[in-house]
Amino acid sequence: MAYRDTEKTRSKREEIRTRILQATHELVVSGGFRNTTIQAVSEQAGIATGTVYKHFPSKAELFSEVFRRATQKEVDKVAQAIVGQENVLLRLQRAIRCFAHRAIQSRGLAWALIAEPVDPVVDADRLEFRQAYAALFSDLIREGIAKQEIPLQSASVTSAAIVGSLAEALVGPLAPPPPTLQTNDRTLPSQQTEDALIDNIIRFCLQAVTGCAFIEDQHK
Amino acid sequence: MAYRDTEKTRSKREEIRTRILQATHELVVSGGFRNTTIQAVSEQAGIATGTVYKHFPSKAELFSEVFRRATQKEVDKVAQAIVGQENVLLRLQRAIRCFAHRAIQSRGLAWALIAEPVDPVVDADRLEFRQAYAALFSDLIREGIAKQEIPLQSASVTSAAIVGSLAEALVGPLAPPPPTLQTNDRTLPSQQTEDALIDNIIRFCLQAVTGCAFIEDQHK
DNA sequence: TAATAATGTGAATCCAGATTCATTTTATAA
DNA sequence: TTATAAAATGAATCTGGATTCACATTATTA
Repeated sequence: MAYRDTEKTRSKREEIRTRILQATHELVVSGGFRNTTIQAVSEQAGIATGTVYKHFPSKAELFSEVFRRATQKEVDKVAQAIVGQENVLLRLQRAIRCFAHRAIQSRGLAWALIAEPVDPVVDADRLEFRQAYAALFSDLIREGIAKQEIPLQSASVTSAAIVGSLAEALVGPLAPPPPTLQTNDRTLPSQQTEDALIDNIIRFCLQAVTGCAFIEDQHK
Repeated sequence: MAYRDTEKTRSKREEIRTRILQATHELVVSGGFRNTTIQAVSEQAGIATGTVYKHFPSKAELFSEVFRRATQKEVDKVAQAIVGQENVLLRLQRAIRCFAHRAIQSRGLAWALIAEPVDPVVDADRLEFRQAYAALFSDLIREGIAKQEIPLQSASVTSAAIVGSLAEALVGPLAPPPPTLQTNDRTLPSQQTEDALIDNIIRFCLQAVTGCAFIEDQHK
């Protein structure tokens, strides 16, 4: 008889699946979720529209997976920047710098992950995404409070506020390029260089947390 | 011959137009933009669907006007809270309290104005909305710097960060009730009372701006 | 090679709501 | 009244993109 799953079979299936995810990711990075149609995805991946549905039950599910993958990578990076034996403030600073740097490097992605209007399924993922960051920060803040490195405060409010300031200061000022990728002539607000912007954000957040800010100069 | 614009005519037209705006506003407050269909609007207003289009060129335009009206009211309130001869920090505190209080009072509206995924036309309005707040704050901060009441800093970054923290701390933790208004059992994070939450946010922002925070007790 | 069963294809279908428009109602001026 | 035109009506159309499905390809085992 015929056709049991074999290595070749599985690997090819995986490969197509991956190609769909990659194609979607690329389109999202350059044009956001809104402009990413199944037709465009299949074109980009070099397959037929129907094939997409042999690998993903719906557009929402596909988007959700793309979102979660991209998101997880970002959260991991920040989590990585946070670990260490140094004092809490330094680690907080490193985490914020990491977040900011990456957001600036890849604005299209940052916008899609943080600010772009998306459908409810993906929006639910985004909630988790922000909560993941907030959790990272609030753990760190609790640790800092316990070690008496920072004053007593509501870790949950502080961490939410930090996430909010990062999002707004980094993605808000950006001209949200939703429908057509418009002429991206408007660069950062008032010619701030990336480092200056990041330093400002760090000062804001550290001061908010402690009442004072010593910015370590450890760019990149 | 016949039918030149008269008082009665005009006032009736106005009245219907207003009724459409009100109906839309009510639906948005209770269910967000996404769930607000033209059909629902016309039902709520007690008119036919076609009539809506006699008063507004498209759904997007109608939504845009509703958004801008609601938004302007909020911005005005905050602007009002900001004026005065007192020191800058006190006025900043008052403005933040005003924003926060109103957002908490009317969560549905706050969510629709600040966080709900909306179509591009309305999203453009939202950008202006946030910029209006940011402009309010950044003027105040520049004033404070000039008067040496607060340290030198980037007013634009600080104000964007303030707007971001407010939005995230007030609307983010909220269970975004997008598709169906789900059982809103999850109240504020960890049973914080409104005042406690607001005080936390104010401390965060004032400290971020100055390095210290004296919270005036002038609730409401 | 033949039989079997996934997988790939892409044109045709579906769908939810926005939008239209032929018809009816309401108001105005003579 | 009557002729005229704006406004209201809501069933019928339109639309853009997701989703389906009958058919073609490609692997797999015997």
